[in-house]
Amino acid sequence: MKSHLVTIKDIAKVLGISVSTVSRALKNHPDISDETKEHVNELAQKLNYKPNALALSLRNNKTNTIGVIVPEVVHHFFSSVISGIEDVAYDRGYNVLMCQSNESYEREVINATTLLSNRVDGVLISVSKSTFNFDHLRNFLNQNIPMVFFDRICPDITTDRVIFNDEAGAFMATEHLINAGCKHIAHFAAPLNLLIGQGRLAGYQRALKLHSIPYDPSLILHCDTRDDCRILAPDFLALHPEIDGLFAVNDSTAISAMQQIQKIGKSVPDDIAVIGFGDGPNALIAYPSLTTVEQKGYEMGMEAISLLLQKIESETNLDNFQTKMLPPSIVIRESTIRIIKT
Amino acid sequence: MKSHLVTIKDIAKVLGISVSTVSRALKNHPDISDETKEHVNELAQKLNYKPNALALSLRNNKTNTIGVIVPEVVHHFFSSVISGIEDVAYDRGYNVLMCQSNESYEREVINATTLLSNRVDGVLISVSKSTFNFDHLRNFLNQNIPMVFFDRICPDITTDRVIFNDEAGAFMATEHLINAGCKHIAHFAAPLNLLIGQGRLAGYQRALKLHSIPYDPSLILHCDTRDDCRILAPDFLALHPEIDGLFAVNDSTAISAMQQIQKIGKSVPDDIAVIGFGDGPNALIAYPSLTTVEQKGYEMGMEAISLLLQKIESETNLDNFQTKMLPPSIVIRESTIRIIKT
DNA sequence: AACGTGACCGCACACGTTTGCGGTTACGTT
DNA sequence: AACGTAACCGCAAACGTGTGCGGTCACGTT
Repeated sequence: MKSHLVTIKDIAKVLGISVSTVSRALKNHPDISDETKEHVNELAQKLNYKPNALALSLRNNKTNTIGVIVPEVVHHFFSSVISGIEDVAYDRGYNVLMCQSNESYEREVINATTLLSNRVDGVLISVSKSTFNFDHLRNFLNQNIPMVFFDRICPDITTDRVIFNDEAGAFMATEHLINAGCKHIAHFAAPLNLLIGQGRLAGYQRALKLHSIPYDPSLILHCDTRDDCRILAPDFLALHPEIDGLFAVNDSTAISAMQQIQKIGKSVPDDIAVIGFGDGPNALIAYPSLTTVEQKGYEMGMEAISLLLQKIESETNLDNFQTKMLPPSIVIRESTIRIIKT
Repeated sequence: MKSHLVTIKDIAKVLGISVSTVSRALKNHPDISDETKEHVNELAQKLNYKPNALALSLRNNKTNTIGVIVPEVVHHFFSSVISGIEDVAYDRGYNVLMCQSNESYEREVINATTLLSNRVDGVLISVSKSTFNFDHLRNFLNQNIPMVFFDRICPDITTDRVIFNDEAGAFMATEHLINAGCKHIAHFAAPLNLLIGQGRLAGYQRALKLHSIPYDPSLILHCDTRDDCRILAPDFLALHPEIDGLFAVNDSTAISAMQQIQKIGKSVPDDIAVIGFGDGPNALIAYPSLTTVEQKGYEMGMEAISLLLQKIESETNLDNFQTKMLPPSIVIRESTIRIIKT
């Protein structure tokens, strides 16, 4: 039951002139007399005329809309990325068509079709966990629609990417613990089939090696959720009373670990210093507040859309794809500030 | 540099038939022979034809897109709402054009123009804090574009709304503390020029009255952020040692208050039981875990878009606007579970 | 032979906008 | 009177799609 929104045609009819004159008048074309322009602009204002973006897109073969596919919106990291994307899009005159895959491959495929149908000028995507076939994404590139991966990339598809340098972040985290005087540093790790699991373990190992601390595989616990930690940590801590530092693969695991440590009567950071990964708002709420490796989602979003717009707005369709690695940095809080025991 | 995406025309040219035949074949129209249909479908599949949503929207005067304006995306509550919106939109075949106002009036106005230009079928909005002129929103209704407010409504505009029942939530929270044996319940309140400030204080007062507990204005502290709490709470607690219960206007204030309580050597919940408002993920991270009044953002999003789609898809443009009040409920956690002192 | 009847398909228009090109004035110059 | 020249404006096509209407066959019936 939507009413007819006012068009250039309506203005023309009322004023008794042609649509092309109205169009030119609105664009301040020199061919049109000042008087006519005045009439047109006045009426356009009065009728609250807004150019029909659909007609423009159809004509110009450009929608000024970019599609975003994200595994889930309710997640501090992803919502930060979206925010960065939206802010840059707004500044540069683009709109954001937002889809969430809910970690479902089927839904991601349908999302991709939606974006194609809507003729988006470009696509930003972080792939779903259950996506192993990437044909629906290759489609975009086949149709010459630029696409940029962020965070969860697909290594098989050559295009622009923005990712975190997990290895470097883990290295810095581990080194930070070493500098805080820790000699026996445990690592609560993610599954090693995930890239982040591999990268963060590698960084941990490199830091140990550099500081001549022997790598002890028994100090690695596969534990990357709050619930896992609640179950596994007590036994692990009891088995390794020598532990004086802990690098957890993410913040919620780190926070859960701190609670378990405190439950057995030890102190954070004095007995065991703890560092997390991926600075969410939780790290500030925890007690003690958690030192963590920053995951700057907002910046990642900005980088991703900048790369995308660069491709969209370049006339020559350059194939110089780049992978942007965001440098890590550490936010130091209470959980690692301690007097070094000599 | 986007290449020409394949259209119905391309298919027609290759097959040597007219576009209308192709169109009908794709729609399985009875006028078209099975053989032609087969050819068309085959080629469409092969060329990866996707109907141009712009052309369809232009022709049908319907975009199947709804606009969402939100103060900020990086916020657990708002991202939950967006998620609810997106999930329902996906199910019902709609797309989501997302804008964030960043709490800026000017940006909200431009967002509104964008949505008008893009001819969205409807609008969902939670207004910015700095918006006091609502003409840009009235525009939508003037142009017969349905609009639904959620959470941050504009009382002056008559349209559908979805809000939380703050008064009832505060009442339940306070009563919960009373039932837990608290006799001297403080309230950390929001500014009273905000609707939520008023509603939550009113609920607090009603619960006290019902249970014949005198209302003591000196137990009200205007304090609704973490930082405020850090500054104001210590003196306040020292001044009122009798306090055995605290109802905070939001979770971050409640969590900060718990930390201050613990800092002066008191225990939560045994000395002072604490309840928050607006169940974010923080409540689970806090120590002790925080009892709180649920703010079901996801449900709010679903309700809002349901109301909107109802209006969009109804032929008769009904003016029976409704205000949907979401019922509160309490999530009981450690911060209020205690032995009642008799 | 003339006509009716399906089966199948194309023409043309509409949606809103832009723009190259051509057209129509009015006015001034020879 | 004939022409040139601005100044101003409209026609028509194009973007991709759907659909009412009309058209063209082949085939069968009288």
